[in-house]
Amino acid sequence: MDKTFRPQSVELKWRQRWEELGIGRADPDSPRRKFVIALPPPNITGALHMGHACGFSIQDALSRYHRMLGDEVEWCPGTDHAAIATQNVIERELAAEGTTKEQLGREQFKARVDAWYEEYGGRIYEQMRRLGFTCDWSRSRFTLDPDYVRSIRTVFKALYDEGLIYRGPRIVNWCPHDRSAISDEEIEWQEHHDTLYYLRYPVEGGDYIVVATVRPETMLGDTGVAVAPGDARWAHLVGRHAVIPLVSREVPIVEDAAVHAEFGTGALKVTPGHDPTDYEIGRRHALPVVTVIAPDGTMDTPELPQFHGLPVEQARPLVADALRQIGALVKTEEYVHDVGHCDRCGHVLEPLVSEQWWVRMASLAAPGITAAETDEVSFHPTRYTDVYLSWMRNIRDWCISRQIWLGHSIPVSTCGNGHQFAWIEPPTTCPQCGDTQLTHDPDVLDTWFSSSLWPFAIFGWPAHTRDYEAFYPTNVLVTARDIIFLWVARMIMTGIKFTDRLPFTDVLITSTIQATDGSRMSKSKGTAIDPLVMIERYGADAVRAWAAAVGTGGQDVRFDEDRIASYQRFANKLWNVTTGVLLARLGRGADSIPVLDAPDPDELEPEDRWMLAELASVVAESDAGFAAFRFHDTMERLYDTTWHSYCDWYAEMIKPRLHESAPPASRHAAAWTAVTVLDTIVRLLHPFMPFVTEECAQVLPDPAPTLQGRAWPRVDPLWNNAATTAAHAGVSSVLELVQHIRALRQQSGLPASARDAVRVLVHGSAAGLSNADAARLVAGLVPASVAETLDGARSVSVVAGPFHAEVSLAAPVQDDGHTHRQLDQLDAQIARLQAQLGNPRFVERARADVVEGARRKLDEVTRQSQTLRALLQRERR
RNA sequence: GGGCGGAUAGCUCAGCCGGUCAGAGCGCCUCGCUUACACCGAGGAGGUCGCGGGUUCGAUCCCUGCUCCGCCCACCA
Repeated sequence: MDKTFRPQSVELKWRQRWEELGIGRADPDSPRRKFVIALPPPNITGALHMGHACGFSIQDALSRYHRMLGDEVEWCPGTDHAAIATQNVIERELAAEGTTKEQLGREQFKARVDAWYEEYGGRIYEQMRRLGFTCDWSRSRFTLDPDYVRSIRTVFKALYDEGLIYRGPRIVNWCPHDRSAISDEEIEWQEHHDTLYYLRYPVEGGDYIVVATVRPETMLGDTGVAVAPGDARWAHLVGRHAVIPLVSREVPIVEDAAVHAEFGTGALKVTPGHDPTDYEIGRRHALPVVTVIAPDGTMDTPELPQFHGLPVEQARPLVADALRQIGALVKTEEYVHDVGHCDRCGHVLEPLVSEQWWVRMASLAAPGITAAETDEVSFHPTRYTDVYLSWMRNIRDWCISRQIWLGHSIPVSTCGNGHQFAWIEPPTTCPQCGDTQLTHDPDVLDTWFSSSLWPFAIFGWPAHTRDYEAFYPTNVLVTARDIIFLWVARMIMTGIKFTDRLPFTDVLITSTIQATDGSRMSKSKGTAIDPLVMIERYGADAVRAWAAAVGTGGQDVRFDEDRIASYQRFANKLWNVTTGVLLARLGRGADSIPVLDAPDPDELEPEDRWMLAELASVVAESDAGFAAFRFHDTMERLYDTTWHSYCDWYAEMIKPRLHESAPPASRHAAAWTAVTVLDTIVRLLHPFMPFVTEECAQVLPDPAPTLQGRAWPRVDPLWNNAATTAAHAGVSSVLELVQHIRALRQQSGLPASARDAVRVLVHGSAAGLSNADAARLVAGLVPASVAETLDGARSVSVVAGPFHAEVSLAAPVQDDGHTHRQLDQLDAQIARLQAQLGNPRFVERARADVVEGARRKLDEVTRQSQTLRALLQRERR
């Protein structure tokens, strides 16, 4: 029989079972408490990577946990059309095929997009299924669904009618590659090493002024020169006019506070058409806007044909040369600064003035600020509250129009009589005058506009559907920190505005998964990892457990495949102790263990209570971990308890008692405890590792069709009553003693075959553990034979807690260094404690329990040291 | 220019409301194929918890300065 757990052999079975049982499907009419998560819809631009796997695994763990708590859980999945991102991906594909979307035409392009959505949407859902996620697939949403579109238009129209959406010419972040505006949040800043040019502009009346710029080509659009208010160097020129070379335009010299006197020459060329700062200065001084760059990023200067039509980067040196020839270029310097790029296509952005749609944000942001300030919505880790708040408090109007092909149309039309109106259903006539000559706005909406409605739009809003009533608002949002502004903040604002409620109460920001070298995981660099590859290699449970272990620390983590591998071994360990130890010994040849009645507590041995106490603590810590969204703590504790407490210690301790020949009462107590603990552990682990735990649960007595139907464990009073706690302390000391004896044995160099070569005389007892029981445990764990006396044989000694042991080794003892080392450690500890307690300030000022603890520790350590020393003395004789 | 996070064993990380916390996994060394597991077991080596000050009876854990990383925000062209 194969003794290795093969995840691949059971995953499909359980995925099908969960689906058949309808685990993920929620009933809006259920009387149970609701627990709802809206899955952050992944962009359909490709497949999911390990970052998604991590965040989504945490959501599934939450969902499974809440089902076990008895909640009605709705985890609503979906995908995002990601207009600008998808269009980019497809355009790149077309480019590779040597064509363009323009050559293809709108119709065929759309077909291409639909095919893409079909393929990648399916791929994403497949990845999610393979990870064993229990989303409510019956409620899957896509941001292009008709109902969803209706929600978007409803929101748009409401904001429009209220005057919170407006259209106007302003300077925007223009991407010449995408030929579209983008919002401030979609700018990616990169460091550029450029040249700073000093340009000399003649001033009427024979004077001149020198300005510094990294973009000399924009001087063709200059409509002013600005200096800092009160700057003595230029004060005499303020109010006069400079003449822009090459275009011979007379422009005013003004004072403006935006100018920094210490930079460059303290004088700034003002190009309102192509720089945001200049645009504002221009508005303050009524300077005209002159556009010299076209939407495609080329120079638009028909009157200067030598530059016209050239890309700006090419025009820049040419303009500089032209200025140099006429003596207007004074000097150049190297200059390092940040330049904005489009975060989707990477091209350098070109600030341009154009007509765009905007959302006025201030009034929308105000209640969202209050909500965070009053903890109605909490971020985890909490520091992200400040990140959110500082953005919200400095919020600027949001540019929501995009000039791309893909996306939701802006639902605004204008009639022949100039009436402009927003609509929900596509109109045929003007609501004001009935005119049928309607022009529809050609732009589409920023994808994030539609995303911002996600938590309520997915449930049918604005219709007051049963789903909406039952499932909104959601509870927890689990997402990555890079979209706190783009998405989280905006959901909070629209949620409050349109539903009068916060869309969620907790925001869990998951760790960012980096490539192994600490860089960002990226498909193009080949550092992105497909979860499916990891699943095939280690199993879905291992990937999920890894996600829990690294995902909630709040720290960025470098991807470490070994870590996933360790959880595969963990799954194997769990499965092995279940089938190889418990089933093999208790199953009577059947494929599951028969039901065991709870024993009389008096029949429990100290080690049983020790294990139950360990269990009580891991249950409590699991609950604490879930409550605080600290899954990494929970995962670590479960790993440690399962592997070390249960498998390494407890299973080994009780093996003799599980033997057929053991006394029935003792055997029953051990079997019951072992099964009870395992059954509990399996339920605690289930949210993280659903497959292997289901598999184990099937072997345990009285299996349910799925652990999702079982209750989340609670601590039984028996697990942490006084007797159990006392036994736990005693057994812990014995385990320590065992480790000392093992070390002695190992260092003695005795051959492994010499089983009976070790004889031990155990002394001492504890409140929860008799000397006889201590000796029994030692004998089982070392292994060694327990002696009544050592009749003068040479021995070495070790001590732990109230116990100590004399160990006689058959071979001449070559090395009792362990004892001496133990003694050294004890003495060092005694010295430290004596010094501490000898310090009057410590005794005075430290908390009483700390002092008391130190005293007690000193007593114990001193006693141990004396015992050991006495035994050593005797050995010497 | 502001702000945030990090600097703990060879590697990846946990611990940090100050006093058995110096930890885990992987790697490494030595034993061991003992009827759950070699995807294993037992034992072991390995860290002045970035550096300098300070607070305190006591600091990896608090304050401060510094040095390196990473990220976010910012209209000095």
